[in-house]
Amino acid sequence: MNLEELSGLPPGATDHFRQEGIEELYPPQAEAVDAGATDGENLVAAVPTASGKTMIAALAMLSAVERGGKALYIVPLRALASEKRDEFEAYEQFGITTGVTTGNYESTDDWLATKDIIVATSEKVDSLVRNGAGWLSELTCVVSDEVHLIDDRNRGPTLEVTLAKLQQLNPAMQTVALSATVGNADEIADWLDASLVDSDWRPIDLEMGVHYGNALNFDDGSTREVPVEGSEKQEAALVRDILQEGGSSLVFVSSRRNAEAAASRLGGVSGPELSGEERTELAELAAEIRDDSDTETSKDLADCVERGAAFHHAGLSSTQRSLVEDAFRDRLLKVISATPTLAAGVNTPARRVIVRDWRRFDPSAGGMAPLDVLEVHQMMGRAGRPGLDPYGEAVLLAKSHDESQELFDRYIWADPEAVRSKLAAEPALRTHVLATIASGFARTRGGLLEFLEATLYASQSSEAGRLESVTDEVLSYLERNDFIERDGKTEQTNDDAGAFTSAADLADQQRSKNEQTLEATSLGHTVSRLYLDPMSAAEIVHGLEGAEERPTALGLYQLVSRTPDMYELYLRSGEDEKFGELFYERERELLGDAPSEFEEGRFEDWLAALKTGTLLEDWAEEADEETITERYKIGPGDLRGKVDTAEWLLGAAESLAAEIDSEWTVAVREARARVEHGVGEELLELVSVGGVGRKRARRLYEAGVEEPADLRSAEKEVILGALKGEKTAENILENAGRENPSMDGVEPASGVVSATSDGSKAGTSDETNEETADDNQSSLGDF
DNA sequence: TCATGCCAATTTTAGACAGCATGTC
DNA sequence: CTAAAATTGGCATGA
Repeated sequence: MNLEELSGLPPGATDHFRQEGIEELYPPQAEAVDAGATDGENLVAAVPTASGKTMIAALAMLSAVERGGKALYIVPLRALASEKRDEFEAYEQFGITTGVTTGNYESTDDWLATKDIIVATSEKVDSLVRNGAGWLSELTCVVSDEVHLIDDRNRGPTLEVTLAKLQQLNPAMQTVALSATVGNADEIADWLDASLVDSDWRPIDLEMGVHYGNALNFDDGSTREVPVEGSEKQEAALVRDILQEGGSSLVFVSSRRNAEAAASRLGGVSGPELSGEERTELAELAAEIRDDSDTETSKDLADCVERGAAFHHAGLSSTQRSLVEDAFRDRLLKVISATPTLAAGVNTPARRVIVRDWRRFDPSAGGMAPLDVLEVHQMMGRAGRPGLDPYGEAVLLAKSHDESQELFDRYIWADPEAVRSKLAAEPALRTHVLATIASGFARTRGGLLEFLEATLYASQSSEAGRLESVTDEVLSYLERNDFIERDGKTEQTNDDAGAFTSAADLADQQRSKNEQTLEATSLGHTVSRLYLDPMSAAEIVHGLEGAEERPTALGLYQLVSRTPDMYELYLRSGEDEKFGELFYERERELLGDAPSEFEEGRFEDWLAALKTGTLLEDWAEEADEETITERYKIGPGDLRGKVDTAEWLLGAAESLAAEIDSEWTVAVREARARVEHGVGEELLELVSVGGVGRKRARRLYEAGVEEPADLRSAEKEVILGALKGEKTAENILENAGRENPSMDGVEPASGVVSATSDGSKAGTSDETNEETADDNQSSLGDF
């Protein structure tokens, strides 16, 4: 199908696509148009990665906007949201505006209301529904990217429920779901009342094969010699082989440590092949990486990067991740070894994809579990860059002939698994049942069940009554914790009498049970709006209610760390003892009742939360990044993630404290502010001044400048002595509201000098300094 | 007595969304 | 039910 044949697009859109080098639609895209993509018809497109899924979405959204509507594009990751934003922003040429909204992106309701296309994460959309964003009812087109993630145990139910709610909100709305090729795309299409485009067509060929011994055997029967020399690893031989043809490679491994070790070895392969110019550019990139964070992980990464290789996993900071991804896309980096993060993330195609480890540690399986076919296919789908590579190659590694055969059977010739809804899992229902009640989607038990009937789970469920029984369990949990109220007919039907009840009576009971009204309490509304798991909220509320004296920062940090919304830090061997001791030392500070030591699992969780809590405490006591990452054996990305989550949870805890009229609201606020800025209590005022962070605040404080007012009155020499650079100092003074911030001709004072004329403050600050130093040492000694 | 080298036993193990209101070194 | 690499610990050896 030719671009000219398309109708209903905004004027200028066709020209834009032509400029992008698009003349003709790919077959699956043409199929989608035939199925009514540009006419507002519902559509499920199950096609491989990089075969033009976004174009299908774009055609649907642009035609919807041209008809006077508004479109929403739902993505699973923040990083993908900005990737799509960049892509859609080009439509501004012909007057179509795009806005993004995610947890960490600026966005007000009115601002979004003016945009034609809005990009958001599924959780953000869920949150918008809960908070009743007005523009949601104006949507005429919703695109859900990577819709197969409905299968994900943690985040799948959110997407599923959100799609169901959007459809209920706007019955006339067009739904376009984009999926990887999965086993049951037809089922998803049925659920969404959509037509299906199911295709494995790709714009460039993908050859799949297994490497064993010295040979690479492809699925079409062809073979390529790739000898493994000396003691080198298979992946090294494969990377070298394709590098000699000028192709880059992506190696998927099972753990972070494996990724780092492999990258370091592969640097030995790519390093010698680099041109002088590349070396210079890579050295600059390495400097940027070291600059971003001063940790062991960063140094290791920078060392690899200098030799044209890199590792990629969630321990990297987001800046480092994008630096690596961008450099790989620009072909500056020749090889990346990555954990499965990269397979689901932003677009990073390579000529050759090597899936080295096809088993991964999975605690729920009690050991190593094979990767899903879908997951491996997603990894392999990264092979081949349209327009740049003649073809893509995906290679699995086998160590024996038997394994080689197994890999062909298990992954290359196998169909991907079916997508199964995970909605009936209790944690998921807890959140979504409360949200559904709080936002008024359901006012009775019957109404709630009716809504749940519209989910994929209900359409797949084979076990009749399961959803209903879990829902009832969840409802009583929510009622027990004062999140909802059930009215009338609450009395449980007498189970013992069941045997004697007639069928008519049962039906009658059922009916009255369904008429039972459900209403969120004020607390319930708050929890739903804050986007908390009700169980997290309950934990926090109980913790705050039980506190008899002002909670310490550690107490609050441990409290939020033991909620299900905080991702757990894992206790390493020997640490159970270490944190057990710390627990007895600081037991009095912790909020709520500790589980008994004999409750193996729960006690361990409690200690793991204590570990996370001390990490946050260290951060709030101004330990630097390097100290913390080393002490807890984590990467910079993990630290920032933890701090981020804690900030969010403590913010929510503050709202909850206000809601239940807790007397500790201020303590919570202070603990949150300390985590946010990573500073001790005494610096909180200083960091509120623009341009002052944890490091500068500490230096100013040591020089005797203790609060914003001191910035206005202290001698300039002292301030300049504490801060390096005139420009910085001037900027800070201006932010502090000083009359004449100019630093012209001011000489920095060295050493600790009294900042104020009376000199008394210098004395106090010295004392505090000693205390802080002591504190740091004692906590260092603990580890 | 202490450093060194080797082998066996032990340890470790992926990921990242969300409120609200604005800006680090 | 399943793996693999790195680290640690124990022991023998040699100076």
